[in-house]
Amino acid sequence: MPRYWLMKSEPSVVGIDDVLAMPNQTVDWWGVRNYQARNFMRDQMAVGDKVFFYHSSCPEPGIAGLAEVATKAYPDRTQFDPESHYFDPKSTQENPRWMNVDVRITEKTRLIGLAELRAHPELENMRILQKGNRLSITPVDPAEWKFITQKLLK
DNA sequence: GCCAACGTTGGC
DNA sequence: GCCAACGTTGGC
Repeated sequence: MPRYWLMKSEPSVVGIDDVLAMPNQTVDWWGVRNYQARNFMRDQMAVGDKVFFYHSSCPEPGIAGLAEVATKAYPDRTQFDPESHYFDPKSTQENPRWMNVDVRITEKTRLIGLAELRAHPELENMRILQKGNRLSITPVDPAEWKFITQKLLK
């Protein structure tokens, strides 16, 4: 059984249209520097897991498309790049600290904004809707996935 | 730009 | 190992 996830990206950095323009509509999910989010990618994600592609820190935050996990986790390239904002001097090739998977967009959807998500009691437990939520990668309940893809997107 | 929430750091 | 200070996130 695939798992379900929500992954946040800032459209000013990498938005869904940017990914659609990439080869195979696939992007490496570089830049995660939170251990919990890293652990989800490293320990729990499997190829074929389903993903909500979420736009954050932008005028219209919300779910922008559907995607899937395309690779297992491997070392994040930006941790080794001294020019990168995400460079980590404590990380080595032998012992990398940060990992990421590749994510492939399967469908660009209409934007489902936060207000709409909040309007449905079926979704009230979603991590993204909780006060103080900051985690950039969160698990999604199968029932929540089903509700959004089968009810809101039809 | 504000600010609440929360993760990380580092002195002890 | 505690915890205060600090930095970051992200909606508004």
